[in-house]
Amino acid sequence: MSVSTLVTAERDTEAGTLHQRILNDIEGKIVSGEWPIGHRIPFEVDLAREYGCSRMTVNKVLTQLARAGLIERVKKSGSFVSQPHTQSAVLEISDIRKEVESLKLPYAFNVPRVAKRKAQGADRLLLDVPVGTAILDITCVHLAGGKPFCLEQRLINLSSVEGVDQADFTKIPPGQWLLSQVPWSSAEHRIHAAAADATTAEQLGIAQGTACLVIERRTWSAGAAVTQVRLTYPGDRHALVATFTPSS
Amino acid sequence: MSVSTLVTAERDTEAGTLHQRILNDIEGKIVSGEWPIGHRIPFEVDLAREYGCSRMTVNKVLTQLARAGLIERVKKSGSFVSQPHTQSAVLEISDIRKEVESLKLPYAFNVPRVAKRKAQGADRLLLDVPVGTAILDITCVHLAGGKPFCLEQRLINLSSVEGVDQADFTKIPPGQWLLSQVPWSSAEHRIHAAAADATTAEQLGIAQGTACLVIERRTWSAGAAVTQVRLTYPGDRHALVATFTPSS
DNA sequence: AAGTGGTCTAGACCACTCG
DNA sequence: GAGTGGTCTAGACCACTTG
Repeated sequence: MSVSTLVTAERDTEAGTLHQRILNDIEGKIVSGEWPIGHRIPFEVDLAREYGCSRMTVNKVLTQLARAGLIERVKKSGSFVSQPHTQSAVLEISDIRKEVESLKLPYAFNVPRVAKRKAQGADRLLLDVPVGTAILDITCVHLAGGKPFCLEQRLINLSSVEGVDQADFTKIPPGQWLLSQVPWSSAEHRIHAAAADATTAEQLGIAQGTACLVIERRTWSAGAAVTQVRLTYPGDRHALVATFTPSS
Repeated sequence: MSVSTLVTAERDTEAGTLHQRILNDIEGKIVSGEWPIGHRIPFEVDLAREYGCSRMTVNKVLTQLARAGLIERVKKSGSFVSQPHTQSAVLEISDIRKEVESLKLPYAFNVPRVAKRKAQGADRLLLDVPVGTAILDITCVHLAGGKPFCLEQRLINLSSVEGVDQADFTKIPPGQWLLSQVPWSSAEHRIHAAAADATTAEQLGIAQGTACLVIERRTWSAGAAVTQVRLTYPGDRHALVATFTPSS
């Protein structure tokens, strides 16, 4: 009924959609501690009456809060403020070129090695393909302001990507090319610290043994292994930053 | 889908709710490349007719896909398969005790230092409080199987947390205590690699200069700085792992 | 057995943009 | 100006769980 628009207009004191206002309100009560951990949130029907909206709107809000982990929903019992179990942080791992350009530094790269070969036993641990599969083994050094910024060591499963033969990885970095070619993918990241070995140190222009941040990523698309990459950053020149807000 | 493939058809369509089935279907078309980057997705009304459901149900699905970043929605024009812009990885940064226990190792910790003092200039960079604020400065070494596992250096804003005086941080680790006391929070993470300095090396029982993974986290609650913590892991003994799937 | 959340519908109005 | 997505409603039925 159009009558309800009058009622909701009255509440229109704050910005955003009805969702947002209700969500902010409830989130505020949880974040501030007014509704402590374990507190039972009013039932959907009651909230709907309180906010003067339909139950679906409230449901949408509570569903979102549950997905964010602020509340837990139990059938028949109701919804409860949940205990913060794990701090989850969303890392945005972007294109290296963009990474460099966001630092206001000129970007460049060179490719010391491109080799096509058959997968060996050691590769299986990295790329998850049968021995004998044709793979591309690439080393790429990314430069920021003319200085080494990141060492990229990559394996590509040639049978899972079309048109790799046509790609010229001396003109476009392999990571960027793959991003534009492979439709969508799932990935697994592993982040750790390691001392630079002799080869790494030389290619990055740092002293052997320097602490480096290492990001290893394995990527699948449609169930097939696509690529494995190890990105090595000199530790003092790079940091991953992630922010986290409750309902995001 | 033909009637003869009853079994597979059943598996396809029996994957939970109507949302899920439609979402999986559309996600499949995007992930497989059947709908390439830039492809315009059918309008909501058409999808609703195709799937035999109401527009709201389709809207829910497309909204979810948009939130996951697989599609972009433009008013009047329609929805389009978007280019994978950044690889976003969700890190689950859990309680250190749980971390250790998940390794099937006995957990223990000791607290070499607990000091209450006024915030100095150097602290401002870390904790985001005015000079002179009462803070707690804690160092905590977490042990796994009797060996140092992680060094925790923490500052707590005493004016933002109630009951800190009653807490005995020799019995419960500060991180765990805070997690149970502070309602909810936003956080900022910074991850990098660093060589262990003399103090760190001694407390972790490793050689000076060893590559370490450093996680720094600043936490706010209700707009006020709560705590800042630096977790230092010996690089070869620890890794952060994150997985990523398109629509999660 | 009752009440909860989970889901879905068939409409509706709006703001915004593009053909 | 027409068509898109964005949002919201007032119902409805179901599955499940717990008092």
